[in-house]
Amino acid sequence: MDSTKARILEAAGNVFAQKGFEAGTVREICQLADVNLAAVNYHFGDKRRLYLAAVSHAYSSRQEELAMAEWPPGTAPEDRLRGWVGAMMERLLGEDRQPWHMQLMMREVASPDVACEALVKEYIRPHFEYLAAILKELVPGEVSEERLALLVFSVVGQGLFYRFSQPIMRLLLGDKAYGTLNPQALAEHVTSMMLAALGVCPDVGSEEFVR
Amino acid sequence: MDSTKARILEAAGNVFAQKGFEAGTVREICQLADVNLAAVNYHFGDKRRLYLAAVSHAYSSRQEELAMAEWPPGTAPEDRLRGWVGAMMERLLGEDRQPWHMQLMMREVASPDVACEALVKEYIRPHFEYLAAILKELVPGEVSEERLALLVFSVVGQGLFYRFSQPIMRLLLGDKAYGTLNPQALAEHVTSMMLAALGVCPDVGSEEFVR
DNA sequence: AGTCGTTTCATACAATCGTCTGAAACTTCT
DNA sequence: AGAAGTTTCAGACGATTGTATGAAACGACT
Repeated sequence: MDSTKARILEAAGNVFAQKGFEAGTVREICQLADVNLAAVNYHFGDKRRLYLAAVSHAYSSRQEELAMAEWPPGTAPEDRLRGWVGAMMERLLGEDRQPWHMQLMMREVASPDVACEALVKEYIRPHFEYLAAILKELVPGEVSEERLALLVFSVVGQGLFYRFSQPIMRLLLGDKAYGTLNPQALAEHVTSMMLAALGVCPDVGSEEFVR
Repeated sequence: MDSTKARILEAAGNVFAQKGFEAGTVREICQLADVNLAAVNYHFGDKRRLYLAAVSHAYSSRQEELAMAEWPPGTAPEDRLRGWVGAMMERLLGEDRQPWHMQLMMREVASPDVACEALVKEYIRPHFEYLAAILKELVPGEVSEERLALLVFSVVGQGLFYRFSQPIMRLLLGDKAYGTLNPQALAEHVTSMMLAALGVCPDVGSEEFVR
């Protein structure tokens, strides 16, 4: 039955995303997948290759995102930026997301392993270059590659922060104020920050707080 | 000899920062500290309390930062922001930093534990409120607490990203281009992004890239 | 010098880890 | 139906983990 392998992969993604490679045990994964202990060894060889397969599965099952939204020709780059940031925040914080895909990928980003190179090549770089193309249109005049990269990092850095530091933000703001933050509001904040910084939009300080 | 306890704490910080709580072993810590295995149990009770002590030591030994720079009265908030961001980037990426303090704290931020509350209360919140006060002066007119928090997060998020995603950036940019990034240049980028977004400075796109 | 509390040591223990083995169960094809 | 290949199973292996133990070494004080 092939569903065994799939169930192991799913369970491994969950466990590794939640606890990391070392802390997650093969036994726990097999129990969650309702599969015999030896199945991991049979299907994946060993624990490390199971982990790599889980990471690989995480981003390859998300590559439909890379069929980036096709905008009607002539769509303003401001709107494309807004759409891109909104999609990112939805992926990071949205309710209906596959719960562990992003978490596992971020774990690999934080402490990179062999899987990291393929992850960058097949998932991160396409997104990176797509966003860079949008930003390039927004910057008046010429812009160096390094500078363009910094602008991309400013967008992504703000977005990832809201995911990465969720528990800290909750402690800082309190549960009530934290509850008012939602993906759309945060995306609008990041977008208008960038547009204001690039001189496209009015200043951020004078804008309304979007709920 | 009291140096045993100190050496254990130092070694534990290194190991835990590098490998995390589960992957770091008591034996490795004791070997690095050149201390008998049982010393951990004697001085700290068990592994978990050693970890908490290491996290606590990390931020309490960095609390001299909280004696924030005293600016001459009348210093422009732009310059105070520049100074704050520069200090943050230096702490995150500077050469002469205690290598594991920040890494261990970020680990606790990413997957928070019991130590997290104290870390927020005694280290993160003071920094948070100090930066919030600076930004409040930069925003024209009134600003809600939630909005002010978002602005703080935009600054910190960008800064942490450069630390958190170092290996990814290296893979994305290549070693050569990555090498041109230094704490001062990144701090200047973040600062000017914020100032431009808040309408204090000219647009970011038209600025020179600071090396 | 001798006593007492503190600290360090070598060693052992139970538990849990990843991995392996050989047999049973199942699929597939003739 | 029956043989061949594939998948699953229970159980065991050695290695490594955190922790506990009792004796030895040390330091301070009378």
